[in-house]
Amino acid sequence: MKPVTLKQIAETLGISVTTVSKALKDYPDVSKKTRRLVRELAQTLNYKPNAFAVNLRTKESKTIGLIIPEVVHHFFSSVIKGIIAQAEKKGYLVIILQSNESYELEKKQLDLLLSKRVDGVLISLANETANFKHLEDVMAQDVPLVMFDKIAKIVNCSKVIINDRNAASIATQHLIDTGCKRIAHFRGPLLPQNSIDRFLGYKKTLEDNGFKYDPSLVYILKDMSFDEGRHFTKQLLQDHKDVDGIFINTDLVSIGAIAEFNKQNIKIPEQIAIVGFSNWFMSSVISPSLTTIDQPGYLMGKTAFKQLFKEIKQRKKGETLTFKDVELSTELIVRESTKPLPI
Amino acid sequence: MKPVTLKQIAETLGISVTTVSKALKDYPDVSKKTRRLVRELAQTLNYKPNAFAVNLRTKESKTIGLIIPEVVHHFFSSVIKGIIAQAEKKGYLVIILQSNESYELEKKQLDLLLSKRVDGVLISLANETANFKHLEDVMAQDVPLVMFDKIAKIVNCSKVIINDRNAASIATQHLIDTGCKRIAHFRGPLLPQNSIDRFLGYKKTLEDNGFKYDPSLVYILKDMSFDEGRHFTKQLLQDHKDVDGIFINTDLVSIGAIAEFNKQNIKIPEQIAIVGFSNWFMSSVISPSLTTIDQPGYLMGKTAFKQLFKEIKQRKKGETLTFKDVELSTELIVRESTKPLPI
DNA sequence: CGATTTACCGAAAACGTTTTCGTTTTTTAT
DNA sequence: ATAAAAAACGAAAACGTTTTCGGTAAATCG
Repeated sequence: MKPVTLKQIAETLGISVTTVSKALKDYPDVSKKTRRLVRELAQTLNYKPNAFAVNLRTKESKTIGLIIPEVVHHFFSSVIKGIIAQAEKKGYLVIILQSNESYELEKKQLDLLLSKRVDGVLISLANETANFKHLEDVMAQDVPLVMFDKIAKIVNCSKVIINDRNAASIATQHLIDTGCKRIAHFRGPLLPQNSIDRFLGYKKTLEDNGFKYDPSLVYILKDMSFDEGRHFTKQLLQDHKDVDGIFINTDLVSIGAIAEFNKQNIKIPEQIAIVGFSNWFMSSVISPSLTTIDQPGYLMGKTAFKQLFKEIKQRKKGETLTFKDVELSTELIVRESTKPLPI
Repeated sequence: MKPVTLKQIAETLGISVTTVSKALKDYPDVSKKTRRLVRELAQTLNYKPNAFAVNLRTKESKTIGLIIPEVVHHFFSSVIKGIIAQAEKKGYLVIILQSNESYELEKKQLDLLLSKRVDGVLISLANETANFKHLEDVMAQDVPLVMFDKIAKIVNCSKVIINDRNAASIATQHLIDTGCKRIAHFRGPLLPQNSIDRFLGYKKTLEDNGFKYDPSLVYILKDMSFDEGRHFTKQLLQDHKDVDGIFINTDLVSIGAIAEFNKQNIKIPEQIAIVGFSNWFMSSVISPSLTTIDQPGYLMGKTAFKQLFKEIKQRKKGETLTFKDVELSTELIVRESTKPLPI
C-alpha cells in the first residue's frame, strides 16, 4: 500500500540506493545494464519520487504563489489561466490566494506563501495597499517576485503592465475625435497605480486638446461593479446634463452605465458616447455594443510567469536577479457606443 | 541570509533541537522558562519552520489539488473562491489545474497532483471523460477525492452536486405553468451527468404533464457559449416556428438566445419564454431579464472542501474513509423572460 | 533522609532523496 | 604480465523537522 521508495528498488535489485537514484536520472556513471534493470523495475512498481524529500533536498518546490484581489473576475481569471498554462509548460504548479482588495489580507497571504516556501510569487496589488514593506521583505528574502496589472512603481522588482496612461489617452482622444465636447470620467479608487494612470491619461489628453479639465466630471468609484456604474450614471445625469461622453474604467461599470442610459432613454452614442476599459466579452454583445480598450489578460499572465521563471532560474544559479518592466500593448476596439469618426 | 533553523536556535540557546521543537509546539514537557526563551528568540530571528522538512516528516503538505474544466467561467470561479476560502480557514492551500474539457489532460493533471503528494483532490469532470479508471486509481492510492458539479455516479467517492434533474423539472414545470405548449431544450454535451440529468428532468416533466416528448426539440450544444446560444436559436427558428418556450442549459447560452430573439424582433416572453440555468449575475441585468435556476457555486466549493477535509482527517487517523453525497438546493428565480403565472 | 513520583531535557532515528567523494572493478595500454 | 586509466558502484552526509524513549534533576511523599 505504501508508495515505493528508492530503497525498496535498491533492495530487490541488490544494489545501492545511490545507484538507483543515479540510474533514474541518467547519470553517466551507471552501466547500461543496471540502468535498464532499474528503469524497468521502477516502471512496474510505478515508482514516483517522493516530492517532499526532493523538495527538502533540492530546496525548491516547483511551485509558485499567486495573489490576486479577486478570483471571480473575468480579467483576473484570464490572467490566472495564462499563468497556469505557462507554469505547467515549465513544470510549475501554482497556488492561488486572494487578497479581497485588503492590505492586511494581502500581507497575510504573502506570509503564508513564503512559509510554504514557494519558488516565487506573482502578485497584483489590492486597492487598499499603500504600504509596500511586505513586498520589499519578499525581495529581501531573495525570493523572486513579479507584480502585474496593479503594481507599485516604487518596489524594485519586475513588473508587467499595460501602458494605462497611454491607453486612457487613446480612449479619451477617440471621444474627442468623434465630436464629444464635455467628457466625464468614471475612475477607479485612489490608490491603485492603474486607476491613477488612467485618470492621468484622461486629464492630459483633455488638456492637450485645449479642453479645460473639470474635476467635477471625475467620479471616483469604490468597486468596479455593474451597480456602481448604474449608480454613478444616475449621479452624473443629475450633476451634469451637458456631458456628451464618458471614459469609464472597466467594462462592467460601463455596462451598468449603458443599462441606466437605456432605461432613461438616453441615446448612445448620439446623446452620450462611452468608452470602456478591458474588452470583456460581454461588451461586444450588449446593445449598444461597447467601444473599449482591449486589455490582454491571458498574455499578461503568461508574460508575468515567464519573467518569474527567468528569475527563479537566476536565483537557482546564484546569480543576482535582473528585473524587467514589460509593457503589453493595448488596442482600441471601436463599436457602437461611440460615434463614427468624421471623414 | 539563509533562513534560520531549529538547530541555530538550539545552539545559540545552548539547548537541544528537540527542546526547541517542543517549546515551539507547546509540548508539556518543557519548562515555562525555556519555552519563553525559545519563543522570544524564534520571534526575533523570525523563525519559520521549513515546510519541506515538515512535509517530509509528517507526510502531509496541507495542500490540496483542484481540477476544473475551465478557469475563465463564472460558475467555476465562484466554486474556486468557495474552495480557497474554506481551505484557508483550515490552513490548506490549493493548487489549481485545468482539464480544458479534455480527458487526456484531466488524467495528466491528476497524475501531476498525485506526484506532488497533495493531501486530497477536488475535481469537476471534463465533458470528454467517459472512463473513470484514473479516478479509481486515486481512490486506490487512498488519497481522498471528492467530485463536484460534473461527477461520475459510478465512482465510489464523495460527491457534491445539485439535484439537476429536480431543478430541470422545476424549470420545465414553470414553463408549462405559465402557459407554454411546445417546449424546446438546449442541452449540454452527451456525457456529463449534469446535462443528462437536466435533460431527463425536462423530459419527465413534459410527460408527467401529458405533453408528447419530441426529440427534435432537443438541441445538443458542444460548448455552452454565447455564440452557441445564438446559433441554435437561429436553428430553432428555422426548424420549429411553433415553439413557445425553451429550457436552456446555462445562462450564457440563454443570453445568446435572447440576443438573437431580440434581433429578430421576437417578443420574450410573449412569443417565446425562456428559462436558463445557473443564475449568472448578468442574467438579472439584461433585457429582458432571465428567469433561471440559481446554482450556488460558492457554496458548492465550500461544501466540497469541507467534505474533503473530513476525509483527509480520517485518513490521517488511519480510519477508513466514509463517503457522502451532498445535494445542494437550488431555486427558481422568476424574472421577465417567462410570463406571469395565471391566477 | 530515602524512596518515589514528577518535571524537564536530549540522543537518536526516521522521513526519502541527492550528491560528493572514495573504493572497487573492469578495461586499456604497455 | 603489470600499470594506468576508465567505468561502475556505494557509503555517508546532508536537507530540517518530529517524536519516541530513556535519562537526569527536581519535587513530593512517607
